Amino acid sequence: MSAPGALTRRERQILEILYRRGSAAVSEVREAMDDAPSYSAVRTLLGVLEEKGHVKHRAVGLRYVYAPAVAPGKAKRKAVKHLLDTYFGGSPEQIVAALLDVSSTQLTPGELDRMAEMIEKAKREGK
Amino acid sequence: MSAPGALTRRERQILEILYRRGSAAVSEVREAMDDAPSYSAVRTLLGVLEEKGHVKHRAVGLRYVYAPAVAPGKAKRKAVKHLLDTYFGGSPEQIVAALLDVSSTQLTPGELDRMAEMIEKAKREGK
DNA sequence: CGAGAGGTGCTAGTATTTTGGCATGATGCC
DNA sequence: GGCATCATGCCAAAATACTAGCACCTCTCG
Repeated sequence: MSAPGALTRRERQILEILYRRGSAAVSEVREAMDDAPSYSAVRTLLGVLEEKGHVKHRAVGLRYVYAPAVAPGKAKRKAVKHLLDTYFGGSPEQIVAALLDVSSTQLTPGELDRMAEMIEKAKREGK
Repeated sequence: MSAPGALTRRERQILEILYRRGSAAVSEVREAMDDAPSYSAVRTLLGVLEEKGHVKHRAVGLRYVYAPAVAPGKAKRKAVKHLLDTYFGGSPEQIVAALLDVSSTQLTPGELDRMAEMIEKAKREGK
C-alpha cells in the first residue's frame, strides 16, 4: 500500500461509526449502517481495520467489542486539522464562522459563553 | 449504487484536492497527489466524479479545468456538520476547544479577537 | 438432553475500483 | 512542412474491495 492511512469506502464508514459511538459490537455496527451488508461482511471489514491498526477489539463475555485504536483526543485533533486544511485554507476563524452558522439555532447562551471563555483564555495564554 | 454520495478512496482524494485549490487542471491535480497514478487514471477519476455530479469542468484554452460542483459555502457547512456529528457528538464547543488546541501556536491576537467577536454577535442575535 | 440463537474463523466468488495504453487533435517551434 | 509536446476520448486489463456462505463453538432455555 502506498498510503498507509488509506481507507476504503466501507472501512471509512465503519470507522466513523466507531468514532461516533466510542465502541460497538459487530451487530451494533451493522445496525448503525443504513445500507448494511451481511453480518459476515461487516466482520471482515472490522478485521481489516484491525489489521491496519485503526481499530482494536476486546472480548466482552463471548463477543468482540470494537473501538478505535487511537485515543479520542488525538483523532479529534487530526480530524479538525484535516478539515482546516482541506476546506478552510488553515484559517480557524472561518471554521468558527461556519460552525456558528451550522448550529446557530441550537446554541444556548451557556454554550456561547463557554466558547467565548475558551478564546479569552487562549488570548491570555498566548500573550 | 446504494448511497449516491459514496466516494471511493481515489475519488475522495481528488475531490479534496479540488476543495483545497478551488480548481485545477488534470496535471495539477495529479501533481498534488503524493502517490499519483498515471495521467490517464486521474483523468478517468475526474470523469467519474463529474458523472456523479461532484465536479464540473470548463474548457480553458485547450484544456479542462475542474472545480467542485457545489458552492464552497455549502460544502464547508456540510463538512463542519459531519465533523461535528462524527467526532464531537454535536457539541460545537468541543470543536472550538480542539481548534484552539491544534492551532494555538499560530493564532494571532487579531484572529482570536475576530473569533470572539463572532461569538458575541451570535449571542446578541440569539438573544 | 438437544434445538435454537448468536458469536467467530476462514475461504472463495463477484463487483467495483484503479490503472495504463492507444488513437487522435491542436499548438509551438525548428 | 515535420516533429515534439500536451491535451482529450475511449477501452480493456489488473488489482482491490466487497460480499456471502459454511463450519464450528458457547450459551440459553424448554
